[in-house]
Amino acid sequence: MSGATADPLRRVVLNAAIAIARDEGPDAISLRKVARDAGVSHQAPYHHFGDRAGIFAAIAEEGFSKLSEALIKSHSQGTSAMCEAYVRFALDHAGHFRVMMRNDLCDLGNYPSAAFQADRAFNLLLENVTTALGKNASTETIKTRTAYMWSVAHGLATLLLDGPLEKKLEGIADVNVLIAHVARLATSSFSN
Amino acid sequence: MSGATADPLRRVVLNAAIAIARDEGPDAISLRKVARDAGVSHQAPYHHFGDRAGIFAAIAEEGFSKLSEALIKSHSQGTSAMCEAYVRFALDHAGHFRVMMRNDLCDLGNYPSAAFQADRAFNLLLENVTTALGKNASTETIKTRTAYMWSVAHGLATLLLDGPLEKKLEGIADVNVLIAHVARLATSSFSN
DNA sequence: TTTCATACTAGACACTGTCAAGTATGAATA
DNA sequence: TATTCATACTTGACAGTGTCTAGTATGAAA
Repeated sequence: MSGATADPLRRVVLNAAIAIARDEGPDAISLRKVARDAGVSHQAPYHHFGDRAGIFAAIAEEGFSKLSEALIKSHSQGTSAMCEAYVRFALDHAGHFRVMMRNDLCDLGNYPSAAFQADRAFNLLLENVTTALGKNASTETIKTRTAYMWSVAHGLATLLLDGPLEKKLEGIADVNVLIAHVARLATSSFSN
Repeated sequence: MSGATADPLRRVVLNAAIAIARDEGPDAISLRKVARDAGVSHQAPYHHFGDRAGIFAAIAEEGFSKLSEALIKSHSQGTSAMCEAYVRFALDHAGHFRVMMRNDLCDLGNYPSAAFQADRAFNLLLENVTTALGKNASTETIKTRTAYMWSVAHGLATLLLDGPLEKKLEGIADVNVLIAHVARLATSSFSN
C-alpha cells in the first residue's frame, strides 16, 4: 500500500458510471449513489463534470478515443476487418458504447472535445472505405458506401448488445463466427 | 361536439408518450406531466399500465405490430424493399421505434403480447430472406443472412434517427436515395 | 500575508415513480 | 330492489433524483 495514491475522484466516478452502463444501462446511473459508494458528498461528482450530461460526455469522449485506437489497429487489414473491429469494440466496451451512441444523453454539439474524438473515428472509417474503392470512386459513391459499412457494423453491434438477435438466432455456434461472416458479406459487394 | 366521446385516457396517455419519445426521446417521458396535461391525477395513467415499464411495453407492442404491417406491404417486392420499409418505418414512427429497441425500458420477456408482435416482425424478415436464398440454402446460411439484413436495416435506421450520419454525410441530396442505395448494396450480395 | 483557484460539504428545492388507501360509478347478481 | 364487485379513478405520503446556492478547508502563487 505504501506510496499508493488514492484514485482521483474523477476517475472513480467515471469507472463506476461506465460499469453501471455496462451492467444495467446508462439510465441506471445515479450520481448520488455513485457518490455514496465513493464515500463523498452527493455534490462531489458534480464538481468534476458540471452536470449529468457532462459525465456522459466524458464517457463518450473516452469511448470514441478507444474506438479510434481499435479501428487504427485494424486499418491495414481492410474494410472487413474494420467492420469486425467496430462490433468487437462495442461488445468489449459495452458501457462506453451504450453512452456514445445515445445522443439524447450527451449532445456532442455541446462538448467539442468529445465531438473531436467522434469525428476522428468517423474519418478513419471514411478513409478506409475511400482506399477500398480506389481513386476512381466519386464522392457520392464513397459517402454511400461509408453509410452502408457503418450501418452494417453499427446495426450488428447494437443488435448483439441490446437487441434480441443472439436469442433469435440461437444455434449459431459462435458469435465471433457470425461477426466475421457478416463483415465478409458487407464487403463482398465492394467488388461490384 | 355532439356525440363526440372523449378519448379514453389510455389512448391519450399512449399518444402523449409516443409524441414525447419522438420529439425528445423516451427518457423525457414523465407520466406525472402527461397526467397533468390530460387533466387527471398523477396516478390515473398508472391504473392503465401498472408502471412505467408497462407504458413502454404498450408502445413497443403497438410499434412491432405496425412494423409487421409495413413489412408485409413490402413482402412481395423482395429483400431490398423490405430493408427500405424497415428504415422508413423507423423514420416515420420514431416515437415507437426508439422505445421498441430499448429493451432496458421494457423487457419483452415480461410482456408476452409485445414479445409476440416482435416475433411476428422477425419471422417476416426470416421468411423473406429464406425465399430470396432459395430452397438449397442451409439454415446456417439463412440465419447469417438474416442477421446481416437486419443489421444493415437496423444500423441505417438508428444512425439516421439518432446518430450523426445525416450530418456527417451532408451533401447527400436525398435521404430516400441513400436508403435505396444502401438497401440495394445490402441485397447485391445475395447473388453470390 | 493576502489572493485565489481547487475540491469538496451542506442544505434546500422541485420533480419523479411507486405504494397504500379511499371514492364514485355502473353493471351484474341475488 | 339491494348487494356485490370490478373499473376508473383521486388523494396523500415516501424515498430517491438532478440541480441550484452557499459555505469551508487546503494548498499554491503573488
